Amino acid sequence: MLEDRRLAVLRAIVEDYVSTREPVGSKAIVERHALGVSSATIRNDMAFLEEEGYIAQPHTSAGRIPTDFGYRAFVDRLSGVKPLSSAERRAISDFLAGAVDLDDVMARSVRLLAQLTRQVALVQYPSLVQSTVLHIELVRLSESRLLLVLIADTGRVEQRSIDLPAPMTEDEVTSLRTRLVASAIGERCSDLGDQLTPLVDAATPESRPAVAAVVASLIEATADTVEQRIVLGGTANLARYRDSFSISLEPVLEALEEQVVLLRLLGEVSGEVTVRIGHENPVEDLQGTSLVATGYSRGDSVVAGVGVVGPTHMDYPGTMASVRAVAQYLSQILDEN
Amino acid sequence: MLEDRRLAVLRAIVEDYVSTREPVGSKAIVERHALGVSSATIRNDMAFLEEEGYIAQPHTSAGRIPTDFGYRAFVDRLSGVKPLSSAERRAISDFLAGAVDLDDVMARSVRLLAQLTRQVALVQYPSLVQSTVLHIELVRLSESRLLLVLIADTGRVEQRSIDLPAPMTEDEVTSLRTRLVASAIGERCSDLGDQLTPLVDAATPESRPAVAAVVASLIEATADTVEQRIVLGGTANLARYRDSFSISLEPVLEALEEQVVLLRLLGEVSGEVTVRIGHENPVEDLQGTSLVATGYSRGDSVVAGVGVVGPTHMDYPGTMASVRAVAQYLSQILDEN
DNA sequence: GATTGGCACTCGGGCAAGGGGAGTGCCAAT
DNA sequence: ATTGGCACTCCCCTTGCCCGAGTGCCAATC
Repeated sequence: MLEDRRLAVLRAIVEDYVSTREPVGSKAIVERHALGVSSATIRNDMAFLEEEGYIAQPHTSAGRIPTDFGYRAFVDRLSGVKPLSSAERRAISDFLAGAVDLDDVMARSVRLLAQLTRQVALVQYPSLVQSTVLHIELVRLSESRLLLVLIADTGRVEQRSIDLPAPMTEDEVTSLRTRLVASAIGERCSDLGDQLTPLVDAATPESRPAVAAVVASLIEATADTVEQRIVLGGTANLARYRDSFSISLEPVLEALEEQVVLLRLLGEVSGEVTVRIGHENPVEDLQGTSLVATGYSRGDSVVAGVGVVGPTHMDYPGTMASVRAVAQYLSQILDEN
Repeated sequence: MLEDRRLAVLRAIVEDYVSTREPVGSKAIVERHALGVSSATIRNDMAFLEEEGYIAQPHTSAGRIPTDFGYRAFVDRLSGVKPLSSAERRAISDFLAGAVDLDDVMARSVRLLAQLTRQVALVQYPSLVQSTVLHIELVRLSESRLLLVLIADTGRVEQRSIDLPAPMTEDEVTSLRTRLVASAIGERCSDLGDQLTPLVDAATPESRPAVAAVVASLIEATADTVEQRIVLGGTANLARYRDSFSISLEPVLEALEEQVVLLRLLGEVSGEVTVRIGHENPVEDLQGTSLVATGYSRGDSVVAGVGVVGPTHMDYPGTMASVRAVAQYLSQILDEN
């Protein structure tokens, strides 16, 4: 009961601080939330919450603001995922339905998510490792250059141009294409290495270098360090929170331009919505921000992540709802194709 | 002679203001630039320059800062294009040489340009309208869905998935592919409409709807309103100039997220380096910024633009040099392939 | 006639002092 | 355990002030 009220006070502080971005005082809580006790009682509770590390005081005669630990408790124990209005749901589905190809789906999603949450949105392309090969195409650009096109069942299309060690005739290319297609189609991209090495071994001595080059390129394109792509949107929203970030937003913007960083952020998503608050974030420059992320899937396997980066004092329930909804629609679209 | 000195004063003001970002006073000019006259003379010249609109005073007892008009005069009459050091040139060529495909070239270029100029960089994909068709591929995703892949000589690869009005067999797809390839390869993308309509007319009545759908999709993909793509990089650099933009940088960031806006910026590039200063910029939200842009080419025709957006008080000679250099290397890479 | 030194003037920014107010912690009473 | 009261702290806004940078103008000079 007593514990209950203290949590209610924490919730009140988080909610008020998120909406006003000003330290919350005991009096304000009594006024805005009907807790049925006086401000003095709230003060006692606040002293307790501060001792336990949930909230902090910017300076002596100010109200309290939640700490990262306080937000964590709020997310874990106090907030559900706010359901979206049906109008919002329809907006999402309408918006995503008009996409013409995978690039378009990604671009629209990131835009949509940025708009819904008014924060920076991240959307990862479906991982090739989790995809199977739908088609492989070899195009002869010139005597000794090929263009390799790999099409995955998730809709991803990867291309590489290859400098051949020796010229190939059109017939040789056609023959190689046929063999590649025969061994690769329907296979997992991650298995391509195993599937294709026999082709190199089986090649005639003269053609072997060329085949090896093509196979190497194919394997390189599906290597999981290279193949990840993440699109970013809504960076303008960062500017609105300028003063929320300890020093400046330059390091934040910089971090968000690094693919490596983004991959670390979205690297460990699962089907559940994950929240990383402030210092919980593995990336140093983003420890003033929070991440709300989840995975989307094709069939049963999670193929990539989607998420949002924003100030720690964000509307967690609302953001989690938006992220989850977009992920659901993405899964749906992927399954339809 | 007198005119010469006044221009020298303008140059001094621009240079000093760009490097210090503080209003420049008459005394500072005498100290930092050996003009051989006293500060009183400079003051007279400054009064003149102000009257003519080249410079302005933020408030009564402050130094002068250049107006957009002043920068314009500086760019047109006072500055050459600063040559790059050979180390810089080599860095550029090394950096771009490692690219594996067109996407990679674009990504590297934008990163490089942002780094060189410490500003926001824009790089446009080679326009399809200016390209010829290298290959067309049709992949049968399911009974009534096709994936269309268009490969242009500039290295661009476009994909569309197509919902067929009626199922097609594998043989029908193969036959259509052959016909498409025969009519389209080597043609200008912009001519595809004319080249392919005969195919629709020649199709059997049963297959006509499907053929029409494919051709329509192909034409849609090469329509010049859709096909343009621009990548953006270095937005973090904007944050460094936070205070340089009249109010905030939010509208600037927002504008830069709009493809339409970017297209307007890079739309009219030519082989020359173009500079748009402040209010000369057609996009309202960017009238506090300057644009330095140019085109790069394949063969003799300009295929797309590259440029930089930054504060009006930028280092124009240096920026122009970097933009031009990157464009040159892009042209070179495109010609090699 | 251009250039110069001198001088009064303006104005922004930095600094200190002061008051208002929000919010706290503690304590005694219930 | 809760509450009202009260003294206290500290931020922040406002005010007033001074200083210095920079100007414009003018009379003197070359």
